Amino acid sequence: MASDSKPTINDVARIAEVSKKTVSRVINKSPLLSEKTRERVEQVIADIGYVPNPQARALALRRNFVIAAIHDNPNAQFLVNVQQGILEGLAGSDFNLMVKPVDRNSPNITDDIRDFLVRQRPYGVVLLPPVSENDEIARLCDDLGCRYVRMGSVRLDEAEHTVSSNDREAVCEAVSYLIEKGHQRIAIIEGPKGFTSPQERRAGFEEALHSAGLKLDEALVRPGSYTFESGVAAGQSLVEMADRPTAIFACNDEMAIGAMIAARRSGLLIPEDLSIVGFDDTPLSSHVWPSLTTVHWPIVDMARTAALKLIAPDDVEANARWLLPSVLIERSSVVPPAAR
Amino acid sequence: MASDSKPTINDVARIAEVSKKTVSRVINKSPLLSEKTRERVEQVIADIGYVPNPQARALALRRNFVIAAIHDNPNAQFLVNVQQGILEGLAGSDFNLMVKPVDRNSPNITDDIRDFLVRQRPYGVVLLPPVSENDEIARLCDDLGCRYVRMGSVRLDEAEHTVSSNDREAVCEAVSYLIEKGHQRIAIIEGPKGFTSPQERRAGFEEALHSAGLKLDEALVRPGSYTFESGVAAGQSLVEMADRPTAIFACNDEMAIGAMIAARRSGLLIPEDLSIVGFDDTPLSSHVWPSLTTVHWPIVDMARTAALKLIAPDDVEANARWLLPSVLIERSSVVPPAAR
DNA sequence: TTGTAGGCGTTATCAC
DNA sequence: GTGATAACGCCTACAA
Repeated sequence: MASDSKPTINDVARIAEVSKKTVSRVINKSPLLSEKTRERVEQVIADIGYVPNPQARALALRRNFVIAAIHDNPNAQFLVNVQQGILEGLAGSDFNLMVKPVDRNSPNITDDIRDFLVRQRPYGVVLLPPVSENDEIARLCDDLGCRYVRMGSVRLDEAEHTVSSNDREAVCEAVSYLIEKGHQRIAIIEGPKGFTSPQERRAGFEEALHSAGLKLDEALVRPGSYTFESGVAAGQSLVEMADRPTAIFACNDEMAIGAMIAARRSGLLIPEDLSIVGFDDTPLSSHVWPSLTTVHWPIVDMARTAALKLIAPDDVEANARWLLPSVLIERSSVVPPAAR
Repeated sequence: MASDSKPTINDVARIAEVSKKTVSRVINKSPLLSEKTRERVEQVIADIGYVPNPQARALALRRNFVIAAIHDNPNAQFLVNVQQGILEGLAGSDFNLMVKPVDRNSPNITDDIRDFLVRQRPYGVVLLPPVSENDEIARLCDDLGCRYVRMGSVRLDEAEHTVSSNDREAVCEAVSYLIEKGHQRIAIIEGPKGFTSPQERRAGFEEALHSAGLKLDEALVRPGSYTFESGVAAGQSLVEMADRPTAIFACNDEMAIGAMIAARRSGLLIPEDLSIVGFDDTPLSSHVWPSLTTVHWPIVDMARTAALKLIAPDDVEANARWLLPSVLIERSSVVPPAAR
């Protein structure tokens, strides 16, 4: 059963009575080959079950048939979604996915990544946020001749090196939706400082207010750290206000659900007493009750696109496409504000 | 900055005025080497920043310095925990982690995995549940000369090929804990049919009842599918019973939290009116209110151990250790039943 | 259109 | 202990 000694290119060449190089040409679909020879070689390949050895190719080509996901992200769902997307993009190809976690806070992060790239020589890397925002690392990839694509909430690089959502616009749309429903006192639970995505989401929030002629009430801004607990804390402090908001936009679903639970614990009805909108569209958002109106963040699509950019670098059209819009998903956590 | 043309073993040999093979011996820590030669070579290696090329080694050794996680598991948190554990085990080594998802329901799953193993030639693979329960796949690894470790809730193979928790015992302990608190009417929300872990957990549940002299009330058994929603449904149907249980054991945390929410929606207080115990100890379990008493499933440790078994096959002690016990984590979702 | 020679960077064999 | 020499399996350059 087990192909103990696997056939090599030499076996194919010998049996098909051609040279190694001819077999190599067949494998690599070289155009300069007689149809007859190609057919004969392909027949032999099928007969003896020859499979090219990726290690040998990697050595000769000085490049591994591997795409690496470099990340420093604590969120399990995000990470798995990205992996799924990359794997979808890689499906049917000879490429495999390698996972390389790094420590954002380590001073050696650049050396660590350099070492990884030099040793493993991946064909390309997908940089996930927030590490994707580090220009030095992108430059490092470039210097080492490693293809890269950066994922983010804004365009971080040239189109061929970028896959991005439009968080700002999407949040603006979501908050405008709240305003259309009649909400005026809208709170925001922010994400962690120092990262781009929360900044963009906050910016979109303000944009929506401004274009509706509302002004930002700093009393309705709460810090958050993308965790459930921070959502609970922020939500609690908001609902305890004398003049509490009628709606909350949370910069991610986990915090939105935290806020939802805090509000309910304080005896409020969701959405009657308080409307809530999240961001991400995690599985949880459709599982909670009431189901959460949220912005769908197309992570899987983004990751798939990133993978395709890496392995099909000549696909001009794919390389030009860098924006995958986030869209609002209406569920049941938003209604017009109750008259009070 | 970039080491454009990396130094090779030849460069080291030339500068150190030894043969390639001697350098190779230094790299591989061969014992038959004069101390003097070793030092000189190591000095040169450090001086010119030589890094062995993994692709060339892979070709010569016919084996890649890669550990693959083969999985068919929908649960993001589980998957990420396993990856984290494997990466911890691999830290400091030259190994990297590759992710290989497979489709449990595909008839080609064996061929798919065989193809992957033959092409990629990973040094070893970690088989995650439920695919780890497939004996045919384990045999396949063996046939192809690929080291493997199977993760599971029971011992699935010889010690060196197994890393397992003891779900049955752990659940028995957890349910006994409920009984000690005074609970007699204890419900169970089961996991999906056809998998080992839910079976084991159910068995542990029954064991606890029997050893306390209680008998299983089939009316208190609810099916579940490890999803939040199934927990909500099961929880709701349980709390609506005329003679409802005073405690629920759910086969995983997601369902436990679902049941918790269903109960609260029906106006019950947790834990005063209903105690709940889960299984897994996911991050969420300490985030909810009240925090969930649950069984800690040591996935990260299991995965780390699996990785170590693969890359240090001569470590007899490590290879003998295959059981990593699950332990009960007492939080605040369990109190004695209220008198009624 | 096809073949030959040589290289990719490492390890294994077997002398010395 | 150490070193030529030959694998490992594929690819590129150049020749035919």
